[in-house]
Amino acid sequence: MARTAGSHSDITGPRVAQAALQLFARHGYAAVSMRQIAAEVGVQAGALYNYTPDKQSLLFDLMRGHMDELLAARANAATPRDPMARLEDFTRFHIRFHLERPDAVFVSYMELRNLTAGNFATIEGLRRAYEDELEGILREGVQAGLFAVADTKITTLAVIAMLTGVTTWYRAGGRLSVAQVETIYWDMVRKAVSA
Amino acid sequence: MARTAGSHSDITGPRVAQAALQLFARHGYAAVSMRQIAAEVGVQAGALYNYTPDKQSLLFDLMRGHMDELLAARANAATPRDPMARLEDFTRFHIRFHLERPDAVFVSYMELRNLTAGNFATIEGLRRAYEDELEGILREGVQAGLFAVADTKITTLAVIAMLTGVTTWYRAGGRLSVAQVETIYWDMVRKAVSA
DNA sequence: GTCTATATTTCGATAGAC
DNA sequence: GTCTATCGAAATATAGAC
Repeated sequence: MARTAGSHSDITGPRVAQAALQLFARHGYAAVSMRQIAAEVGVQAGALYNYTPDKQSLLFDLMRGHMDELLAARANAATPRDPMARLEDFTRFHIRFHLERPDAVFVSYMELRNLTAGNFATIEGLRRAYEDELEGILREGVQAGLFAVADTKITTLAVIAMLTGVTTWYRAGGRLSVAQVETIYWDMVRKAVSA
Repeated sequence: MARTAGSHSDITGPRVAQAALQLFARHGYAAVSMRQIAAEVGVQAGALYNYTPDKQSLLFDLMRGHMDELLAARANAATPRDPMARLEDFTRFHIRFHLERPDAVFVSYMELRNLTAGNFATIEGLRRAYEDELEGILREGVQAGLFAVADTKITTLAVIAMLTGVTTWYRAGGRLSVAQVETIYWDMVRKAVSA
């Protein structure tokens, strides 16, 4: 079948998502108009509605896609038995994964309050599932006498906050490689939780 | 002099700022309309312009006020000689100050990209000045052989990210007092940077 | 699938009466 | 100082031609 002139559904769709992600990260969801997204893609505003029912779905699909990717990547990662080795693996994974997609990380963190109630609950559930692995590692390490933390839940949130903070200053091509950054943060995490 | 009926400039002004802070924190600057702010205060939209030239100034004044308050409070704090004692003081101060004004903290962190270029530069300068004290403490501690950190700048940002993260989960009236939270975080900071 | 055109709403900000 | 009324611009989303 010959293609209708101007038909690009299979490539325009991803381009819409990509443009939305970039603009949401830069200016914020509420500050970005559908017309801006359309202009970035190179179509008129009306054409966007072939790819998303509305602006809210555009945001939600980006965030759910990011969280799904995070959990899938983590599920495929190596899981050493030793809590110390598992914690190092988690730490390095978290930094690497987040530095590889700064826009998605930024949007997923900053735009939570622009989700509808139902969409928010879904994203929160996925985030909780991710955090639960880290808390499990900490609990095992405490039980094994390797770690000394006052409260595994608080420590989980503190470690994730510290690690995710790397996205606020790291820029590719700077003086440190990702591997070097991983090592610096792993050093801090290891010392902070060790017995 | 008798007051003109409906004249409340001395109390309405702060109420406008308060309402804007609350709404910006909850929904985001771009998502909040001047009419919403006016409704929260109990006046019509036009009356807001007796207290601010425009919406941008409303945001900027809130953020500059918060940063000024932060730096002023820190300038009045005790500054022990010993780097370890200074670091503990800084840590406890940071947590206490931030937990006491969650809305201002949230807005000052999340709405940076909604500032005009000039306003952004001003706020960034104030934030940098605050971070510089922590980096100075770390440098002194390293020189004294008390601390072992790979990079004082990165450690500064990592520690602040971890500490500020407390605002994402702490709620007044929970199972932990602020003092207990301070102690838990100080334990992690101390271990993370110690030699 | 994309376009033009538009319905409908809402926005920031201002003018002028009181 | 606050109100009502409104201007001009921009927003989301839809309808229908091609």
